[in-house]
Amino acid sequence: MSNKIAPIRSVKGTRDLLPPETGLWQRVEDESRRTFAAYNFQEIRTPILEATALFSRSVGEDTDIVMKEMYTFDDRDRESLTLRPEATASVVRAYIEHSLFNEGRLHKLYYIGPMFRRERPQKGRYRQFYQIGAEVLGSDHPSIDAEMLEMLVLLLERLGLSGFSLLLNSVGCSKCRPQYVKTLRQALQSVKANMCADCQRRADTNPLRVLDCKVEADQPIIERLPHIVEHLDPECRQHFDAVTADLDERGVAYTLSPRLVRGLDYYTRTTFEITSSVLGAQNALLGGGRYDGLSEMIGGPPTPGFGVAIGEDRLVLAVAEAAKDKTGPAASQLDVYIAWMGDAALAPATVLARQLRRDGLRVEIGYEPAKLKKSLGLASKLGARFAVIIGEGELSTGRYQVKDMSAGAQKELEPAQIAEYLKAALAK
RNA sequence: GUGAGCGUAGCUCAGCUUGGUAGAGCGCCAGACUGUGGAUCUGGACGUCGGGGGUUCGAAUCCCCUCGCUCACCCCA
Repeated sequence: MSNKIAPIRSVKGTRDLLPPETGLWQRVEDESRRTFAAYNFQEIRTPILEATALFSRSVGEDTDIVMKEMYTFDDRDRESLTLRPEATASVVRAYIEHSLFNEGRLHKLYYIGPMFRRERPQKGRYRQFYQIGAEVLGSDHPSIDAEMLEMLVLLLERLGLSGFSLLLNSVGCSKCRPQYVKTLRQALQSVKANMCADCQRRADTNPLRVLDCKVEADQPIIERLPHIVEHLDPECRQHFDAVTADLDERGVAYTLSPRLVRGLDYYTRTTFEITSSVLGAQNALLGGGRYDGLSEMIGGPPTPGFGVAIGEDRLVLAVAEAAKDKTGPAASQLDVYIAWMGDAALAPATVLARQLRRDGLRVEIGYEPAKLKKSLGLASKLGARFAVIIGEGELSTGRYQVKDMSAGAQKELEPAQIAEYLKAALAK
């Protein structure tokens, strides 16, 4: 009976972004580009598709991302490809591939684009999600870390956010971190019996993750576990102290978070995260850190690096939340609606529309003949600031009616005067 | 991968407990108002009640299965 076919929907965890919401995304991206430019970052665009090995080597063979979240498939020639789950590895790959390290300076790069991870979707977490990232390659100077954090705080402020906090930690380097993990594992042996089931498991598989546990009853136990910052080797300790001192000088507020552990293997020394209370369970707005060993992991020369990934979906969520209290109505999307009546008016109306558009005005014109009443209704619905009325009377006098939609007043003008008049009126 | 909640008009939702064959608000269309929108009034269109099966004389309502969405766990941006 029913021969109706089921409509095709967007795949799970992906979504369409429609106007007017896309306006918010544009604002977030514009503000990001402007802020990055102020700190002399330039845009890099890398492919969304990469060789699978790029991520398994850099992000880490036994991380959740690589083990169970990547969209990986064999290309027709059997090469294993992956939809990028993050972009830092790609940026470093490009840096190596184009020998940018030969230029004898550091590189400050940013990117904006989609990433893919096959997780169960929830608030602030999607299978196709967007990251805005920035990377500094070619130096391990602590001021790079501090400057980036200063920049990020500026960006969030410019976007009107206030309820966020910067969490800071150091995870040491390839030399001192294993020592610490060993110490931590030993410390856990005696107390893990009193902890939640997850922690008992993590105590053996990934002790660092225990520090991240949110179970209330475990907190006092975690408080007493050794902190990594107390087990850094002298070089890492000195680096971390320099970063915090620099942040203090810049007046950037932060909270030392000995329990901040990041989930990607390539991080060394400084790690950070900015969280926001408006986001729900996925409260990390952005995160990142230093990755001094990453280049070598993927076959490049030793190259220190520091970077951030901002969750654009979450940032948009937070900005929308912050803007809720403000009463400001949405800005008008349209400057002029041209209402014409009668076949004879179509050609002059089209000419006027073209002229106004060339003058940079946002113009809409009805395509089908319509009564004036209907046209003005449409103009109103579209939020047009002005309407131009062209009918029999206007054609005979050669002067068109220009109506201010909010005031209701209208004025008779010759076609040649309209552009100037509207531009002046709209500038107010 | 696991758990919970929810799927009824374009949107937001009521109706379900106590089965009797579908409602509100908003939006949309038209008219009152023959070339002047936003207000008001009047009228109108629009539903496989997510899908399938079962119970029943009768199912949006009860039962089973299934799909989808959402939130949470996990992990991260």
